Amino acid sequence: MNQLDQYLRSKVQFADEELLRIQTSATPLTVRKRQLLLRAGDVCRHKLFVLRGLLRVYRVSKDGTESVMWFAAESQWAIDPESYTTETPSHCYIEALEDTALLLWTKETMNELFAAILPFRQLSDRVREESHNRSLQRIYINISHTAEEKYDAFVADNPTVFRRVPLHMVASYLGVTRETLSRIRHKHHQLR
Amino acid sequence: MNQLDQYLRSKVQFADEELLRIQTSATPLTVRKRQLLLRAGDVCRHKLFVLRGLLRVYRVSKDGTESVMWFAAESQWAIDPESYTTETPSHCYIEALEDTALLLWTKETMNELFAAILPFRQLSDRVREESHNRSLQRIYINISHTAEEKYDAFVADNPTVFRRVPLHMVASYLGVTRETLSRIRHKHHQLR
DNA sequence: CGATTCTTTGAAAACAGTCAATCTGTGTGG
DNA sequence: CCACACAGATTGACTGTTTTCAAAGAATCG
Repeated sequence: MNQLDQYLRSKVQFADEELLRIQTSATPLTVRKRQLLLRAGDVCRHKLFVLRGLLRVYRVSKDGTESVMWFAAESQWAIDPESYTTETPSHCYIEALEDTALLLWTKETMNELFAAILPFRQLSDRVREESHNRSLQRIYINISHTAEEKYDAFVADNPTVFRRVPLHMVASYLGVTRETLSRIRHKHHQLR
Repeated sequence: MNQLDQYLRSKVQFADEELLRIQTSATPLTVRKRQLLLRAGDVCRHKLFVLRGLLRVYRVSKDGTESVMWFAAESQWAIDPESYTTETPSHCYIEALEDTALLLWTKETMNELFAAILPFRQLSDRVREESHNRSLQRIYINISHTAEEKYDAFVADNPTVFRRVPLHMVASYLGVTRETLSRIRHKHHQLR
């Protein structure tokens, strides 16, 4: 039983042949650290599933500042939902932060799978829903919590990821400068 | 042709009898300004559609600070998606900011309608999708823009709503104090 | 009109950003 | 293996922004 099957089964019940079909419809891909999987301006034509490694989805403002929208580690999806559904140029970049193994499906393939395998559509709906809920929670934290609390919440929600990404990317996820985050962290270590 | 029909038709194609069924399945309700439609701790059991008036969805932190998640004006939906789908106690309050006329459907009714009227499910999916995209956009703005730019973006995105809500609620939507927003606005008026 | 809600303003303190310098660890090529 | 470059993290001094607290000024509603 492989990683994808395990993930799929953890969410919804599948028949063996359904898992097989989902698996064989995917294109496997491995990329090196720093490699881009999506560039702003391009249409996001695939859903990516991370088997091993780590991705970041980020945007770049006019002044060149990068803002991390989220990270995708093992058994997580990476996609720009807006570009994917509307088939318009994306505002996002997707970059590998480690050497990464992933599976990808085009939208056409996905839609075929959804039509053929109802549980897979249910899973997709559930993933979207969870993603939406996380977004709302993040908005709430952003508008109501201090930078320190935001950092704590990020660490609590991403216990593995936060050890694997450079601090300045966590800062850019939280919306503070790397210097500020460095100082927040310093205070934390003092308190122990 | 009424407000709901007009809204539904603007999103997806419907047959007349489908519109009728959706309409007659709804419970109409009018509430006075300040009345609560959902309280934190209660499960959000309905989807609300605003015909006339204005609602706010907000959360309250332990220290009593209110944070506005969003506003729902005419032809918009109000719901706590997390509580609604998982049927767990909500973290949100929903309050009428004006005397408000709305329609409401229970989850059971909604699911019956989705099963019977495919276009209605498509519409619901699209609404969720748009809501998710707005959330992601808001996160991006929150982590990458200054308070001033956030205010501009809010005004641009909510040209009608921002004139109808007290300034301190806009502040709580943006995650700044009312004093700060008052000063930002002061600067703006000076520049004209 | 009086009560309530909302907004503005001022001054001080807390906080976060900027800029520049330094320090650390990693990895690459000679 | 070392030297060097590079990416990342930290620190200090300074600046700018936001919050806090307190008070007063509008606007709204019964």
